[in-house]
Amino acid sequence: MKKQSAVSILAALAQDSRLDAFRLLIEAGRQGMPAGHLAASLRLSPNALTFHLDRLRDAGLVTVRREGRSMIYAAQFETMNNLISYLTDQCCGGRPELCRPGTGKVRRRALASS
Amino acid sequence: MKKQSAVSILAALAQDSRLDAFRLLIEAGRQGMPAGHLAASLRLSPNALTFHLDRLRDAGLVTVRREGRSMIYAAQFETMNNLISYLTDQCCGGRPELCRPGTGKVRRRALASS
DNA sequence: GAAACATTTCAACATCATTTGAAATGTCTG
DNA sequence: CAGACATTTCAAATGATGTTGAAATGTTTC
Repeated sequence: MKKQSAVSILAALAQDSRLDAFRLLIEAGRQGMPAGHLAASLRLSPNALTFHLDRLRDAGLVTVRREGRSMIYAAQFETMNNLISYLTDQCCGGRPELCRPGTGKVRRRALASS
Repeated sequence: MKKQSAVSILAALAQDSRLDAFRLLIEAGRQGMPAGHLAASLRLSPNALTFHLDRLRDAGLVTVRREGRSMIYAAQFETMNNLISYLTDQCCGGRPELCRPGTGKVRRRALASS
């Protein structure tokens, strides 16, 4: 992954509504969910939602397809995974020991909540 | 990790100069490097650099200490690792299979969580 | 203490991101 | 085709971010 691409993805995720939207789409799985459902869950006006979904889409984090009158958005899991790989390489590449603070006290919470 | 915290870290990394600066600090390891050296490598004016380092610091991604007349910045590896864990949980939590596209192509994962 | 050095603070400006409301597009139903 | 529905597009207003240059702060050396 190119640096610029990583920056775009990071920027796309670096916003409340968008991170929420993306998380909902993760939950929805591959089948995705209609924009209207997202707008309702996030309490966003439809145009505001479109704005944010466009950013996610530009970053390659979601895809859209039309289904009847609804637009169905779905998370692009691979993009997220590529980002994680990139960050892992940037952070720990060649120096895994640096990512573990020396105390031995490994504090890592699974499944943080909002 | 709280969502707001993740958003701040993502925002801090979602910028060219800052991602570059952070990567240099990763390379520098725990001992860190002086602001002046960073400014030279990144071709940033000292005040511009301070601006960006402040943001990285606010996000908890770097620490500073004074050493003589230099300010030594160092990456905070744990913060980065926490972010990666957060993203991994958000992306794959409970559904690891979703992060593997069906092609069978082997894809690298972030450091094991849990 | 004065001069040089390393960095930060401040203020002004340009640019980009976000929110809002109104209008437009495309799709389904009868 | 008209009317309702789902979503997008457009434009204006507002706020956040990034860049620049000048001045200020703290530190070392003499």
